[in-house]
Amino acid sequence: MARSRVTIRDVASLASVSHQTVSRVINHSEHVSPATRARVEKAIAELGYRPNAIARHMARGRTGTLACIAPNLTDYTFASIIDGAETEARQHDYFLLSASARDEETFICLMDDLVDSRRVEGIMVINPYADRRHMHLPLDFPTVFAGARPREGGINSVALDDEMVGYEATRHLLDLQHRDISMITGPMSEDATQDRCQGYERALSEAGIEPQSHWVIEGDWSARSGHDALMQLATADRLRGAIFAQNDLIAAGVLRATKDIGLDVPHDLSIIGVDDIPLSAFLDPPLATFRQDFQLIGRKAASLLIQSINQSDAPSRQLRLPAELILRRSTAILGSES
Amino acid sequence: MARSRVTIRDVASLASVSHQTVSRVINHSEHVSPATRARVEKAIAELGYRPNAIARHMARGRTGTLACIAPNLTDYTFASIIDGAETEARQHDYFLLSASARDEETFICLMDDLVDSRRVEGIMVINPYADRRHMHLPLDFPTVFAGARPREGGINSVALDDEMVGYEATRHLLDLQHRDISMITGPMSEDATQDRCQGYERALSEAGIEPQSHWVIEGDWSARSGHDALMQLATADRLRGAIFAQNDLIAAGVLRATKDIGLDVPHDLSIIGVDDIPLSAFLDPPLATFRQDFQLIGRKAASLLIQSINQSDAPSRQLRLPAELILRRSTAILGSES
DNA sequence: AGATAGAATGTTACCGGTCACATGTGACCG
DNA sequence: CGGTCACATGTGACCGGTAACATTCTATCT
Repeated sequence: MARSRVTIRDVASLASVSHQTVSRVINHSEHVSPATRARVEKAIAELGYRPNAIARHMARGRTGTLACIAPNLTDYTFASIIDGAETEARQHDYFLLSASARDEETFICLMDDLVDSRRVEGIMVINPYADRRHMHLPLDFPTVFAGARPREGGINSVALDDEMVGYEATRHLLDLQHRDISMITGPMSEDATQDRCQGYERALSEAGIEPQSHWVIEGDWSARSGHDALMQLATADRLRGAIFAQNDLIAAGVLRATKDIGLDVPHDLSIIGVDDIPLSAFLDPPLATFRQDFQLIGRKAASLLIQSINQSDAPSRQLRLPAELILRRSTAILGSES
Repeated sequence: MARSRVTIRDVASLASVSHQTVSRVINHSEHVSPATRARVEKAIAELGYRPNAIARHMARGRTGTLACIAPNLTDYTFASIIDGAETEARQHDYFLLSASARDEETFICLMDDLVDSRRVEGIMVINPYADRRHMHLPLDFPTVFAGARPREGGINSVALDDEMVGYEATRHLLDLQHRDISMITGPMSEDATQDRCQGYERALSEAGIEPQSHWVIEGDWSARSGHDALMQLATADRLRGAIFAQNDLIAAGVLRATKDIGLDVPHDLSIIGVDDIPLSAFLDPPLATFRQDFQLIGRKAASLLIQSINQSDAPSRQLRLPAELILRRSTAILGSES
C-alpha cells in the first residue's frame, strides 16, 4: 500500500532542509521562515507524509492513550460512561482504549499490559469494587474511578450521589403516603448499593418508620434478579405498598413479575428505579426513575484523569453528581384509583 | 513513582550481559543458556523491569492494536460486538481501541489519526453505511465490517444473514395464519434494513401475497420510532394482523403504543422483533424475536481482521451468521383466544 | 590436531520521531 | 565597522527496544 512508509527524513531531503526543520513544521513551531515552511509543506503533500504516532510517542515519552476498564462493555451504564469518556478524551487529543475485565485475574493481566508496560498514561476504572480488583491498582499512577467513590482518599472519582438518590427515591414514595417500602438492591459488596441503602434508611427513619429487614432483598442489577425478588416477596405475602428498585433493570424485572401474578402497577404497587435507561419510558407502565447523566460522568472522569496526568501534584477530587427525578406512571399515591 | 523507568540496558548491566541477551530472554528465544537466563531473570525481578510496549512497537514496526469504530458505543448491539471483539483480540495479544464516530467528519479524523499515523494495524467498522463514511475507508489496509456486509468485494465482513432473518420472521407470522403483515424498518439507507425487507418480500410472495406499500413504515431502530409507527398505522386504520419489527427496540416501542391505545398483544396483534436484547424477555408480553449472537460476530470479526493482518494475501471472506428464533408470547395464531 | 558446525553471546545499526545545542545569517547598534 | 542579538536552520544524540551480523567458545569429525 502507498500508505506512508514516508519518514520525516524523506520529506527533509525532498525539501532540501534538515529533518529537524520538518519536525518544526509539523509541530507548528515558530522560528520557521514562511518560505521554508511552504516548501516543506509542499514536500509533505507531495509525498503524502503523515507523522508516525508511535515514533512520536517513543521520542516524547508519552502515548496519548488512556485506558478504561470495566467488567464488561455491554452494560448500558458502563457503555455510556465509556462513550462520554471517549468523546472527552479525543477532545484533548487522547485515545481511549477500552477493555473488559470480567474477573480479578483478567484485571491483573490488564494492569500489567497497560500500565506496567507504559502503554497508557492513565486508567479509568468502572466498578472498581466488583471483586478484589481494587487491590491490584497501581500506586502513584494517574487513576480515576467512574461511577463509584473510592474507599480511601487520594483517588479521583466521579460518581452519582448514591446516598442522595436512595434518600430521594424513598422520600418520593413516602410523599405518596407509602409506609410499606421494600427495596431490591444491587450486590451488597458494591458501595453504590450500600450508599443507596443508607439513603433509604435515612429517609425511613426521618419519617419515623422502622425499616424492616425483610423489606430488603439483594439483587444483582439484572432484570432477572428483580423478577425473582418480586416473586419472593409475593410468596411470602409481603407484597404491598411500594418498591424501590436500585436500578431500572431490576425495576423492569419487577414490572414483568407483576404482570405474571396479576398485579396492577401503580394501583397495587408503586415502583421506582434508578438510571433512566432508554427503555424505561417504554415499559408498562412507563417507569418512574432517577436519571443519571452517564455521558457526563464519563466526560468528567476523563477530564479529571487528563488533569492529573498533566499535573501530577494536582489534588485528587471526588465529584458527586445529582440525579434527576423522572416522574412516570409507575408510582401513585397509596390507595388512589388507577 | 517507582514504576519502571528501568530499561533493558539496566537489566543487562546488572546481569553482566549484553542488552541483546536480555531481549532474548524476555522474548523467550532459544539460544540462551539456562545459567544466563536465570541470571537475567533474577536481574529483571530485582529491578522490577517491564518491557516498554511503545519501544517494542517502534522497533518491531507493529503496534499490537486494533481499532473499532462505531457510530456510538452505547447501543447494545454495537457494544456487544465490541465486547466480543475485545475479548478475541486480547487472546491474540492485541488491544482494541474503540472510538465512536457520530458523523462522517469525525470518521475522517479518526481514519487520519488511527490509520495514517499507523497507530493501529487494522480497523473494524460497525455500521459502515451509516452515512458516506465508507467512502473514506483506507485502501489496502486490513479492514473488517462487523454487522454489515460490504457492498463491494474485497472486504472482510461478519454479519447476520439479514435476508434470511427477514424471511424467517415473516414466515413465522405466515405460519400463524397471518396475511396482513406490516413491517417497521430501520433506516432505508442501511443494507441490513434493505436485506430484511427483501426477505420479508420473498416470504410474502412465496405465500402468494402481494406486499402492500402501506404495510411498510420506515423507522430508525429506536423504540420511539416503533411507537410512532404504530400510532401512524392505528390512525390510518391499517392496524391488524401482525407486525414484523426489524429490531427489538422498535418492537418495544410498538408494544408500548399498543398499551396506549388499548390493544391486546398477541390477541389483537402479533409482534416479532430481531436481536433479543436483554430486556426483550421482560417486556409485556415477552417479545418473540430472532436472537443474534453479537459477541460471536465481534469475535469472528476480530479473528478475521487479525488473520488478514498476518497474511495480507489472505482472500477476503464474508461470513453470514444465522439467527435463532426465540418464541415468546408476543405472537399467536390469527384469531386465537388470548 | 585442525577444520568445522553450531550454540551462546556481543556489537552496531536502526525504527522515526524529538531534544539540546551548535552554527550561520542578517539587522541593528554605537 | 566590529559586536551583539534574534532568528533560522543544522547536527548529533537519544527514546528503548529489535534485527542482522560478528565473534567467541565448545563439541564433533576426519
